Amino acid sequence: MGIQGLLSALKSIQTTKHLSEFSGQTIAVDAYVWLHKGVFTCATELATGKPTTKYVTYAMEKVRLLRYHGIEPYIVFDGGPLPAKKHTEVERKRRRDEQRAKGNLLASQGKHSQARDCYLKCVDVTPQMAFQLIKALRAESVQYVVAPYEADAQLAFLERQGIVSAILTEDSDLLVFGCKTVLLKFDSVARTVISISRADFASVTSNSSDSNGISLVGWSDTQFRAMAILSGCDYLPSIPGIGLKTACALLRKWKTPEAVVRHVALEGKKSVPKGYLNQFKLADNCFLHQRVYDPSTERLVYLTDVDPCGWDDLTEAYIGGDLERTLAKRLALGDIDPVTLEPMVDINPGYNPSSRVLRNLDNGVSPSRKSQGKSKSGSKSRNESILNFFGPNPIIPPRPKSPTSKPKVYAGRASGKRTLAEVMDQDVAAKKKRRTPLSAPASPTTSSRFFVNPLVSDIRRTSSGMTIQSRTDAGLETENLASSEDEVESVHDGDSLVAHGYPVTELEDHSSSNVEQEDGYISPSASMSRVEDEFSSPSNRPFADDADDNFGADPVSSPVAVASVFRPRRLSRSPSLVRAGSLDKILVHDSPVPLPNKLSTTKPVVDLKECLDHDASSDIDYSGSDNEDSTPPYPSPLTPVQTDTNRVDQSEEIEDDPAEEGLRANALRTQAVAAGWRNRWAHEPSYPKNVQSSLKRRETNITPTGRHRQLRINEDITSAPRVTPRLAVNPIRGRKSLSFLEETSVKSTGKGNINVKTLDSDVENVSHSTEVRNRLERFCYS
DNA sequence: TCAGACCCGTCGT
DNA sequence: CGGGTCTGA
Repeated sequence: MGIQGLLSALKSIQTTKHLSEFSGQTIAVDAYVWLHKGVFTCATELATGKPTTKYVTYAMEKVRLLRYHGIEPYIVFDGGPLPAKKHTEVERKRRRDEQRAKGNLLASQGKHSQARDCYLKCVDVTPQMAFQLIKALRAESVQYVVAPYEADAQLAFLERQGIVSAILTEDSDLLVFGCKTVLLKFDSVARTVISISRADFASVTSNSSDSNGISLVGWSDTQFRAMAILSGCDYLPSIPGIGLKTACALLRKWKTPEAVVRHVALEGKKSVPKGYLNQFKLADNCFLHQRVYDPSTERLVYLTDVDPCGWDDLTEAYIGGDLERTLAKRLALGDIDPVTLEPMVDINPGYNPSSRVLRNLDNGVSPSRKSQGKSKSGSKSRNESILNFFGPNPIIPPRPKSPTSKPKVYAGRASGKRTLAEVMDQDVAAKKKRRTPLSAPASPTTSSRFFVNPLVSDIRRTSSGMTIQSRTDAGLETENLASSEDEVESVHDGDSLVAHGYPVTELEDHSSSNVEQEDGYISPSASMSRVEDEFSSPSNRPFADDADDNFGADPVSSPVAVASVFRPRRLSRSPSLVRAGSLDKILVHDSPVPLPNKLSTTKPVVDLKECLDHDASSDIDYSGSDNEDSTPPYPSPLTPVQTDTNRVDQSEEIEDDPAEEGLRANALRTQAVAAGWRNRWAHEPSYPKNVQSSLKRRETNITPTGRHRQLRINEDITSAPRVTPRLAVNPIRGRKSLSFLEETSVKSTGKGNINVKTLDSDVENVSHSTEVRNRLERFCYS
C-alpha cells in the first residue's frame, strides 16, 4: 500500500540516476523487493513445493550488479509482523491460499499456463526463503540484517546512522520514516534508479502545484508524516474520503492533525472513526519509534528515542516489543525465524552457496571487493573466525553439484551475455575517469575494476564498530557440523567480534588500503559533501552542465555530486549546507533528524543547532509571517519544542557512554520531549474508557503473542490466543481494518524482554508446534 | 477535482 | 507494491 499517490505527487522531484553515480557508497536494499520479484522466476516450483533457489539467483544477480558498479549493498530483510499490519497479512494470506488452490485445480486439469498465473498470485516470500538468500549473501560477504520488525524502519535507521547513504526499495513509506534519499525502480538493464531526495521536497510545489496541489514547502517532518498518515498508510486507513491531496490541504489549513480531525468531525460530512486520533498517534509512533536492530550495539533500539512520558504499554507493544539481546542478534543474523522466534529452518540445506565461493577464493578468483582480491593470501589466517561465524548454520560439506553455480560469481562475469551492458559500463568508467578521478580509478577492463578499484572495496566503518569485510574464506570445507547454539556461543566469546560476527581481524587485513577506503567513504572534499540546498531545485543542480556524458537518456548528475556518503559532521562543517537555496524551502527536520555518528561528532551540539537555527530562520518561517501569499502561515506549532528536542537529542548523542552526562541529557530531553508531546497529544478528545481498556487488552497479546512465546508456554494450546486476530472491522467501511481494537483474552506478562532460556526450552517443548506451524505457514513478508 | 475500486505487471524465455 | 484507468461523488 504505502502512501497512495505519494510517489506520483513527488514526480517532479524524481530524478533518474545511473548506478555509477553511487559508486563508493553503501546502499541499503529492501530485500523483499528482489525476493518477491525473484519468486516469479520459480512460482510454479514454489507453489507446488519443489525445492528451488532461483529467487536467490535473481537477488544475487542484483547484488553483484550493484557491486559491479562499486556500490556496497546492505540487504535488509523483513522481520516479524508488526501488530499494526497483522490484518493485512491475514488478508493476503487468505488470497494466496485461494490462488494456490485454484492453481492446483487448474494444474490437475492440465491447464498449466493458467495454473501458473494463479501460482504467480500466490507466491510468497517466507523467512525460510529469505534465509536461502542470506546464505548466499554470507558466502559473498554481503552485509545484511534481518529487521526485528519491518524492514522499512530498519532501512531508515541504517540511513540515519550513516551506515548507508541511500535506500533502495519500492515503497514510498520510507519517506515517511524520514529517509533522505530513497531509490526506486531499480532497472537492472538500464542500470538506473529513480531517486527521491528529501532535500527536494520543498520544490515539489514549484513544479507541479497546478497539476497536483500538494506542496510541502515549509513543512516539518512531523507535518509530512501527518499528511501521510491522514491520507491513509499501512498502519491506519484514512478517514474515508480523505486522500493525499485533501490531507495536505487540510493540514495546511489547520496545521495539526488534531485540528484537522476536529474540524473534519465538526463539519460532519465525513465520518471520523472512533478513536481515530488515538490511532493516529499510534501510527505516528510506528513511523517514529519502531523497534529496529542497531548493528553497532547489537541490540534493539527505537528508531527514534522515545519520550518516557506519555509512553504506555500499548504504544510499546505496538511499535514492536523488545527482544533479549542474544535473541535480537541471532534474529538479525538470520539464525532465528523472526516470526516464530525459533531457530531458522533451512528449507534447502542442499543449497550451500558458500562452498563455491570459497573454492573460488582458493583459486584466486576473488570478489570484486578489493580487500579480498588483493590479499588472497590473507584468507587462511581467518579460518577460525570464519568458521565461528558460519557456525550457527550447519555447514554442509561442499558438494560439487552446487546448483546454479559456475565458478564465476561476480557480476559482469557471471552472466556472459551482457555485451551491451558491458560496453555501457566501460563507457561510464571511461567517463568517470575523465571527469572525476577520485570517484573511481576507473579501469578500462572489468577485471581490473574488480581487483584494483579501491572503491569497490568494503566500506570500513569504524564508528559503528562494524566492518563489512569478507567472511568468505577457505577452510569451510573442513567445517564440521556443530550445534547451532554452541556455535553461537563461540561467536560471542570470540575475540571482539563486531556486528554480524565479522571478525575484527579483517580490519587489519585491509588497513593498507584504508586511506583510500576512507576517502571513498568520506566525501572527497568539502565541496562535494551532499549539498542539499543546492540540489533542492532540479534546475539548480551543480554539475548539471556536464550531463552530456550520461549515456542514459535521463538527466544524471555528476558522480561527483553524489560521491559522498552521508556524514553528519559535514553538516556542521559547512554551514552552507543548510543555507536555503534561492527560494526553495527545505523541510524542517524535527525528531527524525539523522543523528551524528558517535565518532564523527566533534562538536555537533553547537554546530547542528546552528544548522537548525539557520534552517529555521532562512528556510522556514516559524514566526508565522507568510511565506506565500495565498497559503496561510504554516509554522509548525510544534517547532520550538521540536527544535529543542533536536538539540537535546543531539546532546544525548554525543556522550555515547552512559555517564552522568547522559542522565542529565536524558532528563533534559525527557522534559523537552514531554512538553512537546503534551502539546501534541495531551488534549486529545477523551475517547470512551472502554476503548482504552480494550486497547490495553489488545496490547497484551499484540507483541507478546507475536513475539514472546513464553506467554503460551504453559497454556493449553486450544485456549491459546488466536494468532489470527479477530479483525475489528472498520465500521465505516469495509476497508482494511484497524487491528488496534481487537480484543483478546490473554493476560499479558508485560511487554518485557523475552528470556532466551525460556525460548529455548520452549523450542524443545514442541507441544505447541501446531500453533507454531500455523504461524509459520501464515507468515509472509508483507 | 478527488477518492477509490479495479486490474495489470512484476520473471524470463 | 506502484501505476494506470475508470467511475462516482
